[in-house]
Amino acid sequence: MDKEQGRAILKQLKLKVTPRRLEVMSCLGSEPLYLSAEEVWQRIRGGVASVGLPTVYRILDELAVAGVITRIFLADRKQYYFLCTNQEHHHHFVCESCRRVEDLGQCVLGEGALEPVQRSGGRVTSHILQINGVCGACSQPPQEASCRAK
Amino acid sequence: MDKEQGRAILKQLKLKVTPRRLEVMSCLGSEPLYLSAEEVWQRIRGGVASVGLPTVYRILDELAVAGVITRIFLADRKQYYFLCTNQEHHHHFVCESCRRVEDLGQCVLGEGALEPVQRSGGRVTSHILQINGVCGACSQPPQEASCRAK
DNA sequence: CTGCGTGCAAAGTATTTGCAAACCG
DNA sequence: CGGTTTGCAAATACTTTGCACGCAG
Repeated sequence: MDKEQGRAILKQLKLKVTPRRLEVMSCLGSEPLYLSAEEVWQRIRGGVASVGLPTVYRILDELAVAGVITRIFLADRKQYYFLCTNQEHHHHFVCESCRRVEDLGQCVLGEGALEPVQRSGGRVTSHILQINGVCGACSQPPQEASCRAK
Repeated sequence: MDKEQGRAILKQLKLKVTPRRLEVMSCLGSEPLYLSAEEVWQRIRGGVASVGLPTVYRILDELAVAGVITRIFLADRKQYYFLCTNQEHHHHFVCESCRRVEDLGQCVLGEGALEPVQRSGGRVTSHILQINGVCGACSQPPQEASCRAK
């Protein structure tokens, strides 16, 4: 996720291209990890311009609503976000140990699971699908460079 | 969900059978709707014994961790809970209009969607799958008794 | 220029915690 | 009886809001 990609995404969303927005996207896009608002803030506050924590919250929410970033649900009820450049509809595997997020092929829904709803005239507007676990690297005994060690 | 069922569930979880716990389960089990902690509290506080809001929070969390009730994820980032007596593993359709929750057959996962994770040595511990939308009753023009009117 | 974007400080509020008393088994 | 469970009050902490200034288009 470089600045050009970010710029294109913002224009498409009809949002102004500002340094803070580019920084937030760049930060989230630099690693396949989920981050909290505060963590994003910590990582970008020393950058070109100063950034306020409320601004980070505002930007993250905008991008999540727009579907550019994904909300990650954890037990501590803080909000976490993840940016992946995969344009297709898909879902994620979240490592509870190292915070790494992996793509999981295409969405497994729609093969009949929704029949009961549609048959009764219902309408599906969205869905949440998140797989939690421990990734391969974190499962291995820590011999070499493990995911956790990173 | 009557008191006997609740009693059995608590014993199975090795939790003491107390009036508050039975009340919470009975309350959630009386309708196929999701409720917040405060809403549960409002509905049971006038009962046999007085109940404190923190107690309701504690009980709901216990039951959710134990898998007896399901957490419902909404945009307002409050915690909502739903109790369904269906023992088998399955997921839910949540009506954004009337708060009604419907069962959706069996889980659609495991048909290969998790291959990428397992192939690399990862381990899946849990997953979240929630379908949001508008139910059949709420989609209809309000002619007769609609879901919303209830 | 004109309105969206942002920093700062302050507020809001769902949820949690500490501790003593009550209670289940 | 002994360890849970619970009420109450107070605290916690994430997140949001108000407002004036700054900046993108």
